[in-house]
Amino acid sequence: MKRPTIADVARRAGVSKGAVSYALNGQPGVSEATRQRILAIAAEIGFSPSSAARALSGATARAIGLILARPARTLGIEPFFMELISGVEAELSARSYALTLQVVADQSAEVAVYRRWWGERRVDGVLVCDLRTDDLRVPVLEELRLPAVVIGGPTGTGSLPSVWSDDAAALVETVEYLHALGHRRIARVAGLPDLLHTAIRTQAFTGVCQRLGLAEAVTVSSDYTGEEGARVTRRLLSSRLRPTAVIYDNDVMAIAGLSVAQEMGLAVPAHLSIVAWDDSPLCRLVHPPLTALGRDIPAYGANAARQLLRLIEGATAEGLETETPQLTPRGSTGPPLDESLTA
Amino acid sequence: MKRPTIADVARRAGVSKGAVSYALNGQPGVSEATRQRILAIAAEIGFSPSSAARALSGATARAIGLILARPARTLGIEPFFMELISGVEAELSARSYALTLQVVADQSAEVAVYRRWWGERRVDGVLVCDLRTDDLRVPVLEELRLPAVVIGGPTGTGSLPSVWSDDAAALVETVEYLHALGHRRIARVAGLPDLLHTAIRTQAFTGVCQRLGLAEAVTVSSDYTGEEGARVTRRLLSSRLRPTAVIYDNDVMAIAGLSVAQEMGLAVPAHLSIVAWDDSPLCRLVHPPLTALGRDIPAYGANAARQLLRLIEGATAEGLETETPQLTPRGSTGPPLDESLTA
DNA sequence: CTGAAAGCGCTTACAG
DNA sequence: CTGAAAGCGCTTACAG
Repeated sequence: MKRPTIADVARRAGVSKGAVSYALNGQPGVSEATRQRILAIAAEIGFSPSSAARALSGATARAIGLILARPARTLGIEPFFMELISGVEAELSARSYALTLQVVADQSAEVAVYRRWWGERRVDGVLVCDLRTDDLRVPVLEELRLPAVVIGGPTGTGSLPSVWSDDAAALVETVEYLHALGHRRIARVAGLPDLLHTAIRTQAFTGVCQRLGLAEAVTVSSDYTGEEGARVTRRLLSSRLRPTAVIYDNDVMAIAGLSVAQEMGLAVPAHLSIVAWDDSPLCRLVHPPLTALGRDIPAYGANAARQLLRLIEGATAEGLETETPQLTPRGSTGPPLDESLTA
Repeated sequence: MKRPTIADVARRAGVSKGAVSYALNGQPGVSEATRQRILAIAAEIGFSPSSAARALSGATARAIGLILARPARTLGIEPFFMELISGVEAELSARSYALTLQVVADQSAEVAVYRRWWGERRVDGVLVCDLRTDDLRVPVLEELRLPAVVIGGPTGTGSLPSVWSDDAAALVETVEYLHALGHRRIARVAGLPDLLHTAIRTQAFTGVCQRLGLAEAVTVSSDYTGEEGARVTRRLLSSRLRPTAVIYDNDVMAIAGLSVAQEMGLAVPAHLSIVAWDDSPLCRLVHPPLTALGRDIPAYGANAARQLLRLIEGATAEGLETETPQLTPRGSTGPPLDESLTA
């Protein structure tokens, strides 16, 4: 059960190890006939070059890293990460790169893993998620010169290239749509406040509400869990001048909000319109189905992976803007009932 | 920006590279004082041993592999995998093992990746998910002698050790509970029929229904998506003698079923009781919250990782039974209304 | 307890 | 186009 090495292939082909290496890597240095013969023998005896030996000879590790710094419980409930990963994978496996994944408790643990990975030469580059307004990781990655692509931005990424979508534009479009339906009291249930994209959305929300003269616009913070989404919604809907529309920063909180509305006897969308960010199959499961802001998350991940691979190969990758999240109106939004407006 | 090597540490400590290696790996061969001095210097200059060099010198890759062979869309929606992964990670990172993840299209692609990983010595072992009734992967893993632990079973695992829970017992308990509430027409919406645990559950369901004299017990197949869950539920609830209780093989289908019931004007639980397998935060989000069969999935993953690590270290790991899924009654189950019984 | 050396399996200049 | 050899950074017998 000894695994075959390059020497075995060389012996059977009657050539040197160097020749086998050239043949396998598509380098010049062997004739086409020899190359074909070598490849056939390699396939026949089931040879794949040792990733360790390759990495050690100065070639790359052929692996990229992804670290998720969120509590285990909230990770499972966000379809976002798994969809992102499957998109990343699609790009990587085409070039037989591996994905090394790690789940950590917080950003300082994340930074420690970056340092270790780089020291160990375990990965050739990393994908960075959940960018914060004042992010610890950016300066460290710059210092290490570890190739990195940020998923998010476009600001706050330092000198690191990023793949991002225009969340501000999507939010403005959503508020304008609700405004056009007749809504005047719009609330927003935001995600974790120190995430950069939360700040970007909050700023856009405040801006467009001001422009439209919606003085009562309010943003409340949350943590993406259903529990918090429900609690915050209950508070919003209990206020004297309750909102007639709420925009949630993820699908889970939106569904929790829908539940709370139903529990409080409010009809959706007659008494309350609901919009969810990050459209997912969940949004179509509930009744009524949720109006949502969606984008192709696997494609987003694939784009990020492609940029990173380019960076690893030595190209200079700059930022890449992907499609702006699209609003898909469904049953959870509509004009507010008159009584709601003055309740 | 050159990353420090073992030679740098040795030079600064005034010892040989061998001594540094012994010190780092806790091997005998250096005095305690020397060991401490070496460790201090290593920490000071930020040295971590190259994983490639280690792997090449016959040590292990210090990485384990996990392959997910499901369509990208259904992956995101199942909290199961992400929770499993976070449990696996908790166990691995404590010993600074890495997790190499790959998403593939089907089992034959999965087998190809196992062969490649083993040839490349990229991983020291693998965790195997989604065991099928006649699984391609088991004989290949046995042939490769790639250390592997199956998540699932306990049958159909060949000579591979497995970590499993008694799904049959959990299903029996659930049916008995529904029977005690007064239900006589119980249906089950099953997951993918060629998954082994689906077969195990189906067999248990048929068995207990027979024992209790529930002649109308029916299992229908599905694919875990909300769309299919909704379609199948619509068909079940449209039949002349519609079931008064339905057990779903995942949370997403159960929520879809709840939606369909509401859309068809059936009250839950008065007209229809609903039970979901794999309790998740989603089950508590909807209205009414779903009665569910739950277990600690991160702990399940951690157990599997622990078994695999043991196997890699040369111990003989045998099967390990983990806790049986627990039934948590919530608002979605109750006695059926009389009219439902005879409808 | 320590040092010098071989070897893991590749890649890549360097001669022929 | 091909062969012989050095080198990547570790680990681990083997002498001292």
